[in-house]
Amino acid sequence: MPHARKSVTPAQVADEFSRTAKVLVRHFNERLGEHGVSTPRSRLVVEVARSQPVRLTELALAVGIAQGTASTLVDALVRDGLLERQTSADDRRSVLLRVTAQGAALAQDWTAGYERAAEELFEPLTPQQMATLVDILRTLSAAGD
Amino acid sequence: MPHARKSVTPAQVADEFSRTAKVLVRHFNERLGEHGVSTPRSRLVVEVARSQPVRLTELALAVGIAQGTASTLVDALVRDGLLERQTSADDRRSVLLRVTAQGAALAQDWTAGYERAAEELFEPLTPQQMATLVDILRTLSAAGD
DNA sequence: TATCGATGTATCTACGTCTATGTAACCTCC
DNA sequence: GGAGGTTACATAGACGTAGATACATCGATA
Repeated sequence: MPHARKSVTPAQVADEFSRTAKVLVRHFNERLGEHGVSTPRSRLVVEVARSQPVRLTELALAVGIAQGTASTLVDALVRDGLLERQTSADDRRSVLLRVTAQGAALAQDWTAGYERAAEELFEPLTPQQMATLVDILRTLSAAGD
Repeated sequence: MPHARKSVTPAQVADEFSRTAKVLVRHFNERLGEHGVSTPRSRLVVEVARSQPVRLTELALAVGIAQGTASTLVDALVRDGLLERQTSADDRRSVLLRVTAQGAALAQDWTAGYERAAEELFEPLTPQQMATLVDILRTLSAAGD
């Protein structure tokens, strides 16, 4: 049972949240940087590998970024030979994305790196606390529509 | 008492966290946008109003951004007449920041806007949940040094 | 007091991000 | 089968951010 504590104001919670968010971002960037990739780029490649072929807008939705952002990032990843664009035969407006062989190999590495980074990060929490945290996070993001 | 639930992986927690973080950012940007300011700019002005006179690096630390970022943002806020820079007499390397009269008035408005936005955002949580959340957040950011 | 490392700020570069907009292709309905 | 609205993607502009670095100043010490 949680011990008694002085009540916190919503603004304090917000402050603490954004501070922690920055810690997470930095942690993932550092760990994935050791694999030679940034967090957003790795997220895209991993997601394409997981669900290819996938349309651009679907991909953006899956990883939680705006479509325009995804378009730009994918462009760079195609230039770097990790992803392939292909116009859909069914709907010539849409673009189907797939990983190249190189992209697939890196996606595996980066998935492992991401998971390890997450384990490190949440290591100080008990499974119970992780479950509680996810509960709260889902409540918040569900409300923020 | 929390009910039993399937255990979550650290990577899932990380995903949920970053998704929620985006919801928060968007919410604050929207609410503060109604006051004609972005979240980072308002945070700076409010913090200066709260603890003036304050050095640039101190300010950056207080709001949790990099010193270079603070320098650029402060530059714009000075141009817009909300803050004043003054070289310290004690240490001529350092810059003391203060709000102008206009900045002070806006800081009050923005503080209220920020607090209201935070209340809205965390409204779905019980005080108990807020306390638990802050507990967990502090554990995480303390570990992430 | 001359030097050298430490500190405070500004600036540069690169990145990820969003919003708004443009363009092409699709689909519906008359 | 064409018109008009809708959808998919690309592009442009603005912003906030970090990191590295340059520069001025400080402080300790030889």
